[in-house]
Amino acid sequence: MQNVFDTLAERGFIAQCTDPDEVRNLLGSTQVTFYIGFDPTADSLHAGHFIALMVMAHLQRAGHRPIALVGGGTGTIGDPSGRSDLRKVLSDDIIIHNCEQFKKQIARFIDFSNGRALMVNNGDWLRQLGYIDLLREVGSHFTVNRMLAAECYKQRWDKGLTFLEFNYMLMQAYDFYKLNNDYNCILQCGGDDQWSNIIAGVELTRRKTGRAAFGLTNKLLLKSDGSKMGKTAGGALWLDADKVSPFDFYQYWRNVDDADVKTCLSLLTFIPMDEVNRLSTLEGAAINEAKQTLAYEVTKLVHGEDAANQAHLAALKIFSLQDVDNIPPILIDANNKKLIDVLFYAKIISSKSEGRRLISQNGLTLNDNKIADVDYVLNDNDFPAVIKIGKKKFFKVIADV
RNA sequence: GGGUAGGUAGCGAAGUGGCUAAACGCGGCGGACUGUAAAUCCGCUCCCCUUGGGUACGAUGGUUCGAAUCCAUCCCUGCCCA
Repeated sequence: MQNVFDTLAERGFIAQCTDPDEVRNLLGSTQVTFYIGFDPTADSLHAGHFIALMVMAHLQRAGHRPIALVGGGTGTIGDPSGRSDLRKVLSDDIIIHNCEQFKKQIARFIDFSNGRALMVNNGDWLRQLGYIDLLREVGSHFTVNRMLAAECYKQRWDKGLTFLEFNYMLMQAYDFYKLNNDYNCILQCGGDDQWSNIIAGVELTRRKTGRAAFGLTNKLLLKSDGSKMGKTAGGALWLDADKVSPFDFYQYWRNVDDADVKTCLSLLTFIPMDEVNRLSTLEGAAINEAKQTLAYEVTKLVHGEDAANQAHLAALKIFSLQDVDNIPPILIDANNKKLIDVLFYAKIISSKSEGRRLISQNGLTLNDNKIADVDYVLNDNDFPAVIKIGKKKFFKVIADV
């Protein structure tokens, strides 16, 4: 069986590693306990986290033991890494809620049965630390000048970095030490933006215990033009079906740039590399096959096979057959109402101005007819109303009488 | 605490008494072209009952016929000094 380190490398996950040879060696010869942390900055994980979950899944499949850490403690501080602005300080209630959401989502990807993986919350230990204790135990191992040199703070030099945030690195470093101590966790993985925090933990562990610890970062999910992938009009591409429907999620991947297909297939699916390579060489219209596979596989991993099948079928029907049966209907008391009002109440548009703009720019189709009249009033014959916004967004509105 | 530079639409950034709902760029949306792609081109991009009205340029008060633009106070941020 192939060494997972090589698998990860082959698929393009690896960005930086503190000691590639040794990590590879360990992963190939023993069961390694490793951890990845997720800070509860929102009530759902998003596409960026997904890639880290894939790393975790690959390692678990290879027999290693993951620790999924939710940041109930670090979340109260806010990681300044790579951010140009101060994070909002979240209330404890929200953090607790978000942690719970994270746990549910992570459990879908990682097998926690029989101790095959652990889930911990750093709030359990960080919140109990006394300030003086922390300073003596952790603070004494860091030099400020070294910290200031860290790449992750660079972006904040002109915007200001609060002392609160400056401490984030110590918290995360302490986590690693703690997990090393309690669970013999010797490897921390995470996004490449976490590199500074990870090496801080590696060094702290080494200094306090004399034992070796390692760090491994995965490449961030970027588009070929360098911009962040996973951004939608509404913000992030959430993994929560209530925030981004499986259909929309599917569509996101169905529509990635040609240039990003290979990266996505490698990083976000378990498709064997032979097949990935085959799919990535497709050109012209043929590459749509690769995108379909990508969308299907990622949706399956995130939302399950049924949801993936449904999304796949719905997309096929809408775009290939012009068949709109599969669109989930929106029930609304809509009869004899102005179209624009209905759109607004159904949340299809976010303001009526937007609706007027849309209609006047010829962007709205009702049951296959372009509507040009901003004041159009819906009547009996219009229902069920299939509304097409632009070229790709479909809605079905049923009158709830 | 002292000095100084700032806080403008989702972001970046012009504007320094009326012609400014506010240039320009990015982003976003719609259209053309396509492969449900990219690039390109065109249009739009505060809200509302759109020949009109209402809000808006950190906050609050004030000067003025009229303020994002002037004054006062306050809040926030950068930089320098302590």
